[in-house]
Amino acid sequence: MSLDTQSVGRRINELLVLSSVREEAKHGYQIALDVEEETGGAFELQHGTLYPILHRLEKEGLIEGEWTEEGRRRKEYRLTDAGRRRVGEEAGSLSSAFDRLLDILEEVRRVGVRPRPAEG
Amino acid sequence: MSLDTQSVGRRINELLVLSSVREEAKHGYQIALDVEEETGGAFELQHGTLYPILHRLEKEGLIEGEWTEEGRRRKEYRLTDAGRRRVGEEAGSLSSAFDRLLDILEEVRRVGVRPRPAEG
DNA sequence: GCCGATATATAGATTATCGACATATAGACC
DNA sequence: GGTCTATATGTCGATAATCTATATATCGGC
Repeated sequence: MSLDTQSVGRRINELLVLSSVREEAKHGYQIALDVEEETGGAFELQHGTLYPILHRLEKEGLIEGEWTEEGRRRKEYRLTDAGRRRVGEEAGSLSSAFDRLLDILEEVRRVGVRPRPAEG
Repeated sequence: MSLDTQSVGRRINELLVLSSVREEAKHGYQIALDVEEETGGAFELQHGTLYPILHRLEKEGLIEGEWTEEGRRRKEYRLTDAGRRRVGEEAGSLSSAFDRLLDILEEVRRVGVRPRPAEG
């Protein structure tokens, strides 16, 4: 039930990628642009990070890539059924973890920034 | 403005520690127990992770540790003024990033788990 | 022709976590 | 007295994923 903080960054990135190709097939470069836009710049996928992730997810069978035969050299990725299941599971477990975290962050922001917390 | 996913785990852990000693001084073991409880088990601090973090934060001047002279061998940590400032800043920047992320997660959970998304 | 944007890919350095190992005391139970 | 578990702190080696930089190639505008 606990969210391993060693892997939390990886899980966020992978979910952002999977989520991004959930509705339509996309190539990597487009995924990076969309993720940055969709998160309001809060999360970015550097391309040295993105492409290894795509290869990893494809090897795991969560996405399927296909090279386009026409125009620019692109590899279009679509979500597999396994990927769709994974997105649902991950969205659930990450949601509950980050909900808890945001509760704490909001508590901190509401009461915890005063120079000295009512000492004496 | 963007949240480096390489450091997101570290930043979460550090904020959980800083936040935990925000109201009262605590020793490491207690911090680990409290964090696990406060997050409903969503986040855990392994002690091989916790103690290096405490040493790091102390070296950065964000917390101050003091060995107890009586009873069990404990090191009590309290938040410094610099630590208090840091908590406020971090709570702000992590909040906005995770708010964005939760929006996406909720969107995924609401519409995105159907086996095939209205094809044809 | 040149340059920036598009597009993918890999390699090396960095860095923090994790699990294992180590040490020591307090208190409970027999 | 002896044993066991919980408390309490600490370090070390292996692991793993990101990041920055480098590489290659095409397209369109000027």
